[in-house]
Amino acid sequence: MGEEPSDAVSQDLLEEMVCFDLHAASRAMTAVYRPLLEPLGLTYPQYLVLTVLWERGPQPIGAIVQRLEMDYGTISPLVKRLETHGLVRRARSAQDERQVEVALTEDGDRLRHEAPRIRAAITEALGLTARQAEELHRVLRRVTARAREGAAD
Amino acid sequence: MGEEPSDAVSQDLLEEMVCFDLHAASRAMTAVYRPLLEPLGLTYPQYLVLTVLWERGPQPIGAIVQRLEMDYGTISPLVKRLETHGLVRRARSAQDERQVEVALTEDGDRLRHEAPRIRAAITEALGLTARQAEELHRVLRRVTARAREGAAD
DNA sequence: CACGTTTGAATTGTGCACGATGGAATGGTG
DNA sequence: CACCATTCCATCGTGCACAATTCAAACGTG
Repeated sequence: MGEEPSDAVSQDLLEEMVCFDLHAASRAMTAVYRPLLEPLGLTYPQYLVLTVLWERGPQPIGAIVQRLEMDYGTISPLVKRLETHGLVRRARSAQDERQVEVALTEDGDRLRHEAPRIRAAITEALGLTARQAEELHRVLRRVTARAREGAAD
Repeated sequence: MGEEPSDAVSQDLLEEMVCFDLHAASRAMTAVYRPLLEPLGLTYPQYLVLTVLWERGPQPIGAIVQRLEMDYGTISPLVKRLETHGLVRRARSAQDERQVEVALTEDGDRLRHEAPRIRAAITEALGLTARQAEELHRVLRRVTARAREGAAD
């Protein structure tokens, strides 16, 4: 209420464009990562998993899932592919046999040194000022949080 | 140059977080659409294709690809699924036999009336002011454009 | 202890993203 | 006309996203 119908309509159209923009921006972003990661034999989601392991050491699958806000159905086979490529090892936890601990191999740990170069290239490619990046970070986290509660209705 | 190394590092980390945020926000956004579209038997990308047809009438595959900034390899089978579901018809163009014209069926056209309700729900879910939505739209288009030229290197 | 519940993972099935390949129609050039 | 390049589209293979199902280990309560 208190809003013109025409305003509401154009607002709705704008919002729908923002959703399209999110979709497009996400794909464009992974397209920037692709040529950087492909020589390492990695995809963007695989790189994210390695990032978690580089930062936090060996983690059970569930911790990675939670940290990346993803799904077992995505992470589980992804980690198996990383294992096939010799970058991580998987092992049942001794304390809780339900858990599968994922740890870096030497090869996986070595890739850590590629990260700064990749990050610098990303920063260069997106061309945001620190202020813009911070603002975008803030807005996207907010939108994601609202979307998650909204989707739970 | 003219920037502290520590600033450059934290800037790079921030930028990498923004990329993660884009990935997460995109998935969270489609998760908002999902319960709205699922009763109609549509996915978000399928909804996008229908949107193009609602707005612009019959279009060749290539025009849809261009409009949605996507790939033939994505759109081509997607349109076939829409045809299987009876929402569109595909037919070789008479003028240029290479082109496949995609047109709405009556069922596909009828779904047009669902759009306002969906758009309103999205606007409600994301909870952005008009100003915020406009700013986000602007920044995301800019990031996408820069990413595309950056990825072309 | 036995039994039902919860939790951590894996698997299956469907659809999207995208690179690569191939093929048919078209258009331009000698 | 013959030939070659380009355009438009389809298909295949790999990997991610996610819902649904299944299973075993762990936990809690009587």
